[in-house]
Order: sequence, then structure tokens, then C-alpha cells
Amino acid sequence: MLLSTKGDYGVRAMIDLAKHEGEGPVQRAEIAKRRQIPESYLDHLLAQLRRAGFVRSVRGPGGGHLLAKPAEEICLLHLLEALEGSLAPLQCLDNHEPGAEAICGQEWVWQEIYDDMRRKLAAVSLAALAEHEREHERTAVVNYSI
Amino acid sequence: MLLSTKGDYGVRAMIDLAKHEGEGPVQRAEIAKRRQIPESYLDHLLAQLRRAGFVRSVRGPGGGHLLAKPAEEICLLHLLEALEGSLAPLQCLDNHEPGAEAICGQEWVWQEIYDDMRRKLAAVSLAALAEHEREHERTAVVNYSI
DNA sequence: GTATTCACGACCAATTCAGTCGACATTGTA
DNA sequence: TACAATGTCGACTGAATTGGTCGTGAATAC
Ligand code: FES
Ligand code: FES
Repeated sequence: MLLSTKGDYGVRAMIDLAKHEGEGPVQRAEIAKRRQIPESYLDHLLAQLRRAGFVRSVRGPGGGHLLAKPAEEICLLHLLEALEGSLAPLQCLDNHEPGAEAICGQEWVWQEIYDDMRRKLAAVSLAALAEHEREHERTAVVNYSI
Repeated sequence: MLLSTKGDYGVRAMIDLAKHEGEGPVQRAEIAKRRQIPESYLDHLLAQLRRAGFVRSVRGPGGGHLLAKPAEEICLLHLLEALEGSLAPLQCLDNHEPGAEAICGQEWVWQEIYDDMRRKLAAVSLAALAEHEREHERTAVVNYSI
């Protein structure tokens, strides 16, 4: 498993914020309910996202959480790296020791896969994810109404 | 981390066997030394690989381990899945629950990355890995001799 | 000043990782 | 036949990670 629930939940929460961009703060309890995340756990994730500069939070009545920057400027790669640390499929791709190739001749395969994955994740913005979800909702409704 | 040391060590061992294909059994101690794997741990991995049908083992003096089928017919995908279980980057890609898209709109991204990764791993055979390593050895020697 | 909301850290149970160890089975050789 | 070399198997373990819960406290709108 490359991603723990932390990454998954964190992205879910961010998609939720993106879908309510420009509508003022969204409360933790709302996100937790809509995205099926334990609220007290979501607390930690939002804290992490806030420290990483993706989220801005407002206290007091009517408070909640908002995107700290436009959804178009947040890509899945940076988001997940903030939540999960490195996404490297193998330890050695992060801190590469010289001479490793001699004892383990498979790094080239994984390096390529890793690069490819990062490229793909970098190409997906939060705005794209939110739009994709809206699109999905529309087709789901259509299917239901038939 | 998608792969634990189990997968990495296991593949290292298999590459070692592939490089000695046709030369009779290779002993655990040799593999462990060459590939820097704790020998008693390697024991478990070889057992797993044997149960999965990739390795044949011979007991007694002069015994050891060999590939159970030609190196060309063993691909990295099946090998790693035997060692690690599923390689899915997220739980939900294995046992997909209906309705998940409504609460977590990112599966499409990961599904694509996953499919891509599997395709790449399936395209790499143990023979290719062994050959790649031999090639690397040659260029390393050349570099050293300059 | 009170209700609402976020902020932060302590704590926890379960699981997985990365092994180690010891007893045992098999087989080639002297 | 005895013995040495080798693989086989399962029990056990310490450390880390995962996926949370809970309680206290701080900010702020009203
Ligand atoms: S040590 Fe890097 S792939 Fe094995
Ligand atoms: S539940 Fe599948 S990607 Fe989030």
C-alpha cells in the first residue's frame, strides 16, 4: 500500500474544500460527514494541511476551513507529499546509496515508474478533481433518472 | 512505501538465481552474502517463492535453490505480487466498494497510475533484469579502468 | 459571557516489519 | 552406517506505524 488513509482522507477533505471554494469556511463536522472521515482524526489532517500551507482555518462561530490558495494551483503531488511524506515506492529511491546497483539490479525499473507517477500526479490539480467529481454527479443523476 | 524489504530482497534473490541459471543450485548463504540479505530472513523469502512456484530447492550437500522455470517466463509483476500481496497503491483499488466515487473523487487518477505500473512490471522479465545487471557490470568495469 | 468552532498534545490498541532462533528433515560422501 | 552439509518450518520478538480517541485550551461572533 503506497498511501495510508491519511493521504486518502486528506485529499478527500481538500476536494471538499475545493468544491466549496468561494463560499466561505467549511466546518470540520461537515467535511467529516460528507467524506466519511472520523472527525477527531480529520482534525489532525487539517492541522497538517494548514502547516503545509494548503489550508487556512478560522475559529469561532461561522468558522471553518478554506483553501489557502486557488484550487488550480494545488496539485495532487504536492498535496500527497505533504500528507504522506515521500511517495517513493522503495526506500532506496529517496536516499540513494552508491553501489546499490551492484547488489540490487532493479532500481532502474522503479525509478521509471516513480517518475511517471509523479508526472501524472503533478498534472492533476484540485480544481480538476473537483470538476471531475461534479461531472460524475451529473452522469450519476442522469443514470438514476432513466 | 509501496514495497517492503520483502519484495526488494526477494527480487534480489531471484536476480541472483537468474544469473546462475543452468549452473546448478545456488546456496542460501551465497545469495545472502552477495545480495546483502540476512540469511535467516532470506530463508522465509525463499520458502514463499518456492510455495509460489518460482523456485525449486534441493536439500543435502551440494544443494541449494534454482529457478523453477526459465528466467524469460518470470515477470516482475507476478514475482512481486507473490512476495508482497497486492501492489495496489490504495486499498480501494483492490476491493472496490460501490458508491465510493461519491465520497472520494480521486480513484480515477490512481486507477490509471496502477494500470500503468502493472503494465510496466509485466513487461520486465527476470532475464531482462539479469542481463541489465550484467551490462551494468561491464560499464562499471570500463569506467573503473579508465 | 457564552456558545461555537478550531488547536494541540497525550494516549492507545492493533497490526506489520524485519528479523532471530531452534528443532528437524533430507541427502551426498567417507 | 555415521556424519556433514544443506534446506524446512514454526515460534517468538522488539520496534515502528497506523488509525484513531479524548481532554483541555484558545479564539471569536454574538
Ligand atoms: S535497493 Fe533499490 S531497488 Fe533494491
Ligand atoms: S476511497 Fe478510493 S481513492 Fe479514496
